[in-house]
Amino acid sequence: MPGPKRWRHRFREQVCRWTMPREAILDLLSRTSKHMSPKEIYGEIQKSYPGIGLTTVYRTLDLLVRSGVINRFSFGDGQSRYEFKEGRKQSQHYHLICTQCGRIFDYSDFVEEELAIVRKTEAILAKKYNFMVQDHNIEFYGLCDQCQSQNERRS
Amino acid sequence: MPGPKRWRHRFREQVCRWTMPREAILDLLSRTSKHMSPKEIYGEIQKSYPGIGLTTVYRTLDLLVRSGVINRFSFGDGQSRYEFKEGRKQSQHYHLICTQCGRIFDYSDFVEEELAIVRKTEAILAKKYNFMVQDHNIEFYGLCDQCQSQNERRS
DNA sequence: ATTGTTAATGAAAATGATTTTCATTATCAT
DNA sequence: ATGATAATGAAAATCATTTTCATTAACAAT
Repeated sequence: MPGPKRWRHRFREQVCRWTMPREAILDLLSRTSKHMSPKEIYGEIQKSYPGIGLTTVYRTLDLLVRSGVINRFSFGDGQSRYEFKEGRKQSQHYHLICTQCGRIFDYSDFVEEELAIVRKTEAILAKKYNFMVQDHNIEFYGLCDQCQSQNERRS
Repeated sequence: MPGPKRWRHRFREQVCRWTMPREAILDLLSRTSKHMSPKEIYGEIQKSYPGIGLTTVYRTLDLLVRSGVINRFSFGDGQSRYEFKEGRKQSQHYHLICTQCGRIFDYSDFVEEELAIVRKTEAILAKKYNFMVQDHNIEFYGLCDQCQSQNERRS
């Protein structure tokens, strides 16, 4: 379903109007594989919706997170980053964060095995601590390929 | 080794002087099991070192992170949080974050099994993506015991 | 298609965490 | 005890995010 109201149906339940900025931001996030910050999203959206306010970007991102359509992450670089949440199981993935250049990579190897352990842990946490798990996150910090070779050249 | 220079020896290698604020901050972090923010640390340190500046707290925390003595975390509440890094293997743990009250809990159940999977994943990541893992992080988001019962009472 | 209600927007100001600047102070090698 | 200079603290600057409020636009009712 292409066109300006592509995502509208997802929000029937919500008490809200479906507007151009919302369509534009969700559309952008659904296309990119990057983990964009509000400012990056703002810059990109200018092209399809000039005159949009940064405030609206923030508000829309909040709405989309609350609606469960996107995920918010804090990778420790001082700004939040957002990711479209696919419904498909195969889209399960975790993140590699380069501590030098800040780039973020997705990986989905071993996710099945990791999920098995995670489920097991969740059950224990629920029983032992009475903690109701809603979501989980696994991330690796280190040096990406490029930064490693860059460092070699330098030394 | 108690006393005002308790931690000094850890920094022989670093090109730096060992000062009262540094001692006080590291001492505090080594004692607490909380995951404190700069402002919380600042408030607490006032008691043992009145007149300390918030700036110095920030600078010292940076130093300690760079020195590998403490860990920095972003749990998504808009401020960074710090944790003393124990050397012992048994101190390996991950975090439960309550999405309602923001409290953070440590857990160390299943850590052995999780570490096994993590090691396996690290090996693949190194080979397939040439990503050099330095550190990793696992966290669960959800509702803590207290917030769950609070919600029940309300509804 | 037009209209009225009001949710959503955008600009500017406010907030809050963190960083920078710079004159002063205190550590520690000598 | 002393001097070089690393570390400090106060204030200002920066940067992400939130709030305020007057204006605009979505859409239900006509």
